Amino acid sequence: MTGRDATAGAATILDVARLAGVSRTTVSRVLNEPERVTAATLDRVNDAAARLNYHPSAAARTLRIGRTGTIALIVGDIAQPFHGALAQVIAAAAEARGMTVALHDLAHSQGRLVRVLEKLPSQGIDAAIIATADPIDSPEAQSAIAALVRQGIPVLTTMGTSGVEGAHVADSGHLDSAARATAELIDSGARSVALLVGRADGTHADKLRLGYERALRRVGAPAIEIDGGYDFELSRQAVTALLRERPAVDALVVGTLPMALGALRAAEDLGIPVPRALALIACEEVPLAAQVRPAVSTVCIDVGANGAQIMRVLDAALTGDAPTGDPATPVAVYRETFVGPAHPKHSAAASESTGRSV
Amino acid sequence: MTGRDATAGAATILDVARLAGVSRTTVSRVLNEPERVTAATLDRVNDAAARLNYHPSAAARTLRIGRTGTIALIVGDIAQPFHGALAQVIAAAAEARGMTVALHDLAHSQGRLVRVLEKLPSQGIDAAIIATADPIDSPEAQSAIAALVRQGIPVLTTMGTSGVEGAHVADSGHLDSAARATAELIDSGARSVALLVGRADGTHADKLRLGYERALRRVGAPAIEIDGGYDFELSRQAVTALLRERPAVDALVVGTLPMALGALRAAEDLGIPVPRALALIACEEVPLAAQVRPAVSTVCIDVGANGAQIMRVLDAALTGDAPTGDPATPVAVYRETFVGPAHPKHSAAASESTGRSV
DNA sequence: TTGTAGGCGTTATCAT
DNA sequence: ATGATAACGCCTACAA
Repeated sequence: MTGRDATAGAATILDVARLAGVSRTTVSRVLNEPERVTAATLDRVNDAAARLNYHPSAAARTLRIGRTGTIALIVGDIAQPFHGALAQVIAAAAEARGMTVALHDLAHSQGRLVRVLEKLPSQGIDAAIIATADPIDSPEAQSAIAALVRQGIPVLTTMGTSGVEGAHVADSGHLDSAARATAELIDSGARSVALLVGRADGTHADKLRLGYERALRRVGAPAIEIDGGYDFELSRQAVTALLRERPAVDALVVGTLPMALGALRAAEDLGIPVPRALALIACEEVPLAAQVRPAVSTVCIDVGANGAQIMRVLDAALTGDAPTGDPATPVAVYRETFVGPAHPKHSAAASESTGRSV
Repeated sequence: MTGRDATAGAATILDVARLAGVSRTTVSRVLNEPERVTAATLDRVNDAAARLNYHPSAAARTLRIGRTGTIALIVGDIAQPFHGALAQVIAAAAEARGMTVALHDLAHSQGRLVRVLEKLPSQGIDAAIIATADPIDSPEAQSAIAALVRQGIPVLTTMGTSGVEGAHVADSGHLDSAARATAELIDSGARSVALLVGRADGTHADKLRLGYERALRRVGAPAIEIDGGYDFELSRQAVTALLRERPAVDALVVGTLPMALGALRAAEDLGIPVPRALALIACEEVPLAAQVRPAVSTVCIDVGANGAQIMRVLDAALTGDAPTGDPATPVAVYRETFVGPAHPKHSAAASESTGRSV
């Protein structure tokens, strides 16, 4: 056709310059400061670039300017619905900024977290987001995070602090969510509210516990916490044991949706009607919550809002400005496992399958 | 402390060389061909590198050798459980190979697919995996894929062919899954089996339809296909309409789990008992299928096996060898929405909540 | 408005 | 076994 590709590899800035009859400086300018170049030459250069199917090399650019346009997204378990939704939001926001996302899945392993963090500096990233419910405060993890921070790479955690000075936090509001969920259950008449966390020593559990216990303290009720390992089957077993041992328990605050499903199965197995004898609120709002039977009531901050706030903090960290905007507040969605505050009018089924938010 | 960091940026290979009293060549060798260097110098260099907290620059390395160690994973909707599970497998496999994954989420937009594909060459990737159920055969998408292939970047699709010469395929077996699901329903006595796809013009739907119609042809039954838009609510509406218009339909083959949940809700609303009056099989096996009520029966190839095959094809494409190993075959898991072939002994409830696979 | 030249950190070639 | 040197493709003072 055009006879291009006579030289082996892909076209470089120099090829374009030659074809357009200008210097590489001009080509570079066309790419980066088009306003500083004549309309005529701009056309010629663009034309040549198109003809050669020219694509600037990210590696060369990075080597020169020091930035990569990549942010690392380190996620505890991308197969969990909440993390998937979050990754989607982050990916969209990154794309809108012309950046790309490097995905790292930990599969719940803290050792893997450390290994990933340690490899990050040579990978070339502009920032790292750590979104995991598992513990991130081991000495190794902390020192790996600190090393990144020292190198000028902003690190952002979404679930409480890593305990590292200089690391940023974009809180996902689980403390407030758990507090509100607990309070609503109590206000609606629950006598004994238990907390089902995913992993007792994780940052996620820390947040949930704090909120849960804060709400409990108001009424002087004792705390009951069990561990469901972020897993349906383990949650089912844990809740079965709990309900057998302590029949007085009539309400449950649950960390994630899969665990909520396990809890509901346990109640079903034991013949305990939900929500009449056991009310349940999950601190995780994903579409799935409305799609299962019984539909799961939730108190959670919106994933979109959470993602937006993460990106605001990230932008601020990258530009050096102070972060703007407030963290979103939790919203309650009443579905079938908890029909709402103890107003008589609310005891009817939710108005529609997706529930009503308040 | 050690007085390092006197110079501004991060330590380079040259800093290490100086501190170790060798040339950069030697340092480079220590990193890449340690066996070709004396034990003594190896120690000295490693020591110096550690002391300086040295991390080789991926950008420089890429610029020099032309490979990035990054594979692009382009996924239709990372929030869908199946895609999340797949991403997890791919991420793990990539990490095992010392590669990283650049995640691109399309949010079901084909325009976005083209934009992503067009930006890929300048991003610097070694290969691209396109895992979307949506159509990928628009002229623009095809030419974007062809452009990548022409540049020597292997492109791999997971759901049927893109129609581009030179692009690789790691089939996810939906054709066989749909065929087997349909056949099992017919064999167990279903009179009228309908197919619920996510998007009629997508590659996913093409595969499902082919398998469904092949199984149907054996018994000369007419095809009934409806579209649920990969969405719970849309599926619910579509299935409601279908069951109203054609009460004879007594079995459903469904593309994804969220759509299956929508279908089940429709049946529930209409008071149609499942599986007695309406049997359902989803062509997607994810943990969630066992966690909902009724638990969803599935016919699908294992996500892990699928991911493994994708990586085999990818490895082959990267090394130039022929791909090894056979695509996995679908496995059926009988749960509550279809209790199994019409053998009397199977009509009891599944032996346990996760179902029995065959 | 456009061009010249140097260097970002690494690996590969060729010597020693 | 180790070193010197030249690219890889791009951006950016500085000069014209």
